[in-house]
Amino acid sequence: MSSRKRARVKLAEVAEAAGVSKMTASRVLNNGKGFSEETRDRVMAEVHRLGYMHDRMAVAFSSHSSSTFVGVSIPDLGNEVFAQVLEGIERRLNSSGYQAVLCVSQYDTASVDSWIERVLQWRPAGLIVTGRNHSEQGRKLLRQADVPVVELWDLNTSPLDLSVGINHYDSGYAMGRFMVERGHRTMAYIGTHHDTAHSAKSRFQGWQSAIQDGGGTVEDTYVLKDTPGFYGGYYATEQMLSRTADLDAIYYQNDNMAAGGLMFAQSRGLSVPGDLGIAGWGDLPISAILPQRLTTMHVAHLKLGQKAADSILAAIKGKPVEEVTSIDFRFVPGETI
Amino acid sequence: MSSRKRARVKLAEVAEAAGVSKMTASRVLNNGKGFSEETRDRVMAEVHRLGYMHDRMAVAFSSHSSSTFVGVSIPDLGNEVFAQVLEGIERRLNSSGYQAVLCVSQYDTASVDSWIERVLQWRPAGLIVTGRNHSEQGRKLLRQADVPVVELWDLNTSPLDLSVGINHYDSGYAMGRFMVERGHRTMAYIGTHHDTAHSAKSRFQGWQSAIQDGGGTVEDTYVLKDTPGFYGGYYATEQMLSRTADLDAIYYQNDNMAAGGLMFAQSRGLSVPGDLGIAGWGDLPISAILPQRLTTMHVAHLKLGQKAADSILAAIKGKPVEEVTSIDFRFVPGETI
DNA sequence: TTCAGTTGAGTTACCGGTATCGTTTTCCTA
DNA sequence: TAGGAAAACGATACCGGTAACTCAACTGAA
Repeated sequence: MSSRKRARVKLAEVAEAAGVSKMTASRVLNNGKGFSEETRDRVMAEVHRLGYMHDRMAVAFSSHSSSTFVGVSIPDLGNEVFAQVLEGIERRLNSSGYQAVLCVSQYDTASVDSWIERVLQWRPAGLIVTGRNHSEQGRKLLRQADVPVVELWDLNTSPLDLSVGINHYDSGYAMGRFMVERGHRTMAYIGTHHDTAHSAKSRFQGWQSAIQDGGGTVEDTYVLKDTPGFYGGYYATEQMLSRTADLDAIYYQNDNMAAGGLMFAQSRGLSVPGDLGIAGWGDLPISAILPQRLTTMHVAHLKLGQKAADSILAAIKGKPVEEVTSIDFRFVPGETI
Repeated sequence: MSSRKRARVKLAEVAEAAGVSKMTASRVLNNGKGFSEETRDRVMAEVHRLGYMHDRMAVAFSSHSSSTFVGVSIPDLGNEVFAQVLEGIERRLNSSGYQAVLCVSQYDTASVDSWIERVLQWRPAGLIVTGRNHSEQGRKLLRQADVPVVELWDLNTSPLDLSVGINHYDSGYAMGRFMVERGHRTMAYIGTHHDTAHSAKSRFQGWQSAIQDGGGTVEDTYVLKDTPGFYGGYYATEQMLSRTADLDAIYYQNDNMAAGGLMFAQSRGLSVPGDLGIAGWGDLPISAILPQRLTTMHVAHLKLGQKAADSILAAIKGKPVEEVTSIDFRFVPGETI
């Protein structure tokens, strides 16, 4: 590492070099009014010559304004659903001149809390947090902070501030009804940590209600303590089929788990949906290459992220915002139910 | 939104309430020395009672120190490889009290440049950028900034500052040699935008050299303008097999594309590796559920991210750091070559 | 010619902490 | 008990910009 230590060029130096006051230089940089063409050119010339860099820290401090940071907390990047949502958020924020400050919480509430506390100390312009079940501590911090907050992912009809999400219960219910309509009766569910993945649990509950309403039964559930991925689906299916006989169909937390189930079924020569029906959620990329088109629920993850960013940006700029933005899902019939 | 507008409690108020000077209160908050037990308790009591929040913006400004932000630029979150790397980075940074400020560049150099410029204005503690081929503008900014920089992903033996990465060329060469050794001769490559995905190109070049050194030929390459995913691999394989006859084996940019190829082969009743050999890269989660174990190269993506974070943290704290950290890959023989 | 309005630019105070140095008090030892 | 070191705390200046105000010069209409 070289030890370049020349101090940052400051506005006062630029101003002096250009033969004007700091204030005039500041006005030029902020594209305000109150200076002549000629002065502007002189100042800008010095800005470039000296390599002046605007010190946003000083600005935020001096003008008592907030930063251009937006805190974004998501539970897990190994889950591609959230990776997509994050990408949607980041694109929008970035193109509006804001920066995403990331927290990957691993579904750990305490770690979200401490992150919220730390990030608030930096006067963020806004916060986007995944989930709606905050700790008491987190809720208090969010309320205290005079900052727009978007609760993402789970639709919350009485949000802390703003909410952008999906009605997971309804999407689960819709899938459950379809499965019953197609003649399945003895069902099971495969997913991951219910205690923290609140949205997946909502889907499960909606699905379960639909099964019961339709006269079916939920014979078994398998809940892994892991990220909802391919191998988890494969493994849990194996376990489940060996312990519970005569299952008609399995509902998975997402398409990746369902793909695992489908590949397991294939490896055992089970016909789908004849011997076993399989339903996923999310319409994830994997479903495009499976031997059969997966029965699933399409969700525009990228769009969801973008909508969340739109909401927070509007709130930051003081524009009117819908408190609650519901993102649609679309049923994909597929061939596995 | 409620219009709670009570001003933030400031240190001076806490100090007054506790009957001490600002300075003493500051000392207490920073766990320094120079105050009694009793004073500490009085101050802390007021901190909690008034809900004081430390204004890091003012601190960074006043003490002329940098922030706790580390800029992290990655090309694409749809590519789960980078999602994993990012998660590794974030975990380490977060547990050390630093925050990741994200940029998803979509492989667009200009957008990285403008992000670098903006994020530098916030006095970041360090920067982690993916890739080693920066624009002239970007290089200049990075050099000018008196901030540690890690170039991630592509190993760079003469880095701008620090480098943490993989020797992609070697990993491609190793795979190429294996393919030749197993008797494949007529080969093809499937990947995505070569112009910008520098690392994938390095793998391709290493692989190509190995093929040529071993007496094989590279008959065809198919380069998609898309993120390297399942369907891209499926589609490109279909296209390639219809335009180029008698291929022995295909080398894919990563496992997800290879999985697409494998599923296509299965759908056409081709035997693998008898009719067509398939090799991937990355040992991604999908390979765990495929009908055959994929021949691939294992890379510890999470660890790579963590190492990058470790390097930048050491540099931030002025500790000695290896300029270049090479992350190993491990060959996975699999059953598809 | 006069005077109000506009334009270009400078002056001053301040944002909320911390570094630095100075002062007082406490405590220990000769 | 004096004296000096250490501990506890306070006063002041400053970090690098901008808000708000002031002021001079110029413009144009009465």
